[in-house]
Amino acid sequence: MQRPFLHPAMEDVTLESVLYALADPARLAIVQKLASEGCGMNCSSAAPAAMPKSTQSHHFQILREAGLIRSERRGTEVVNALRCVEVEKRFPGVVSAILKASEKAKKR
Amino acid sequence: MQRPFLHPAMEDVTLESVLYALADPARLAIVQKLASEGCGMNCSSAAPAAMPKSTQSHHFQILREAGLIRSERRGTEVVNALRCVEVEKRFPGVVSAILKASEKAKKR
DNA sequence: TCCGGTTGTTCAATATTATTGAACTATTGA
DNA sequence: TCAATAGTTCAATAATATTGAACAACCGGA
Repeated sequence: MQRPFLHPAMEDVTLESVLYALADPARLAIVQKLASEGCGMNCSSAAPAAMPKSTQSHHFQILREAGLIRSERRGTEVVNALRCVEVEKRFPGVVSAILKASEKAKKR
Repeated sequence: MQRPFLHPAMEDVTLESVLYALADPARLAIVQKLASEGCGMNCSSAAPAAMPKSTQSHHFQILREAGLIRSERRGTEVVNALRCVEVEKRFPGVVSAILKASEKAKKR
């Protein structure tokens, strides 16, 4: 049996861990993709193309432990979804402003 | 002669560099302090107590290069100030939301 | 039920970054 | 000119990140 995913309670999530998670370009891109799709996605689809699987796995773990995503095993794959509402309630405006800015930046 | 400080034009500042700069606890604390004072502060005052000078210097450089602060030599010291208005215009809501959240977090 | 394909994890080696002591520069005030 | 103050630079070391390789779990089909 594989280790189950651990999701921190939102009250235990720190601003620092959230910023740390989002400060990495690859992870920001993952979060952006998850936000743009609106629904859950598996790791390979959400991660930037050509990223090694072990690196993907690592980044998703960081995002999970930062409280930004929720991951669930579905057969061979893992479905990841943003914890938008919860995060927004805990740190109002933070992630939404970052996503908005990053969307705008992409279009430049 | 010492190298002059280089401040990026705000249009060249990237969201990633801003997030990277703010993701470090020491740097976030510096930015918080600068924000709370409202006016410029020298490095030693704005940095967390007991931080080695070489480390301070490094962190201020990161903040400067990320476009978050402006530094100016005044005699033997360097006066640092947030580039609030400019940053807010470039990435609306981002830094302000982070500072608000970090203020709240401190009070817990 | 066994096998091959798919998806992701883990571990350990390597590569990249961060931290810091020590030596140094620049400025000021006595 | 000298000592004190404030910060910078550099190089060594410490801490993190990345990734290949081996592995585990699950699925669908023969």
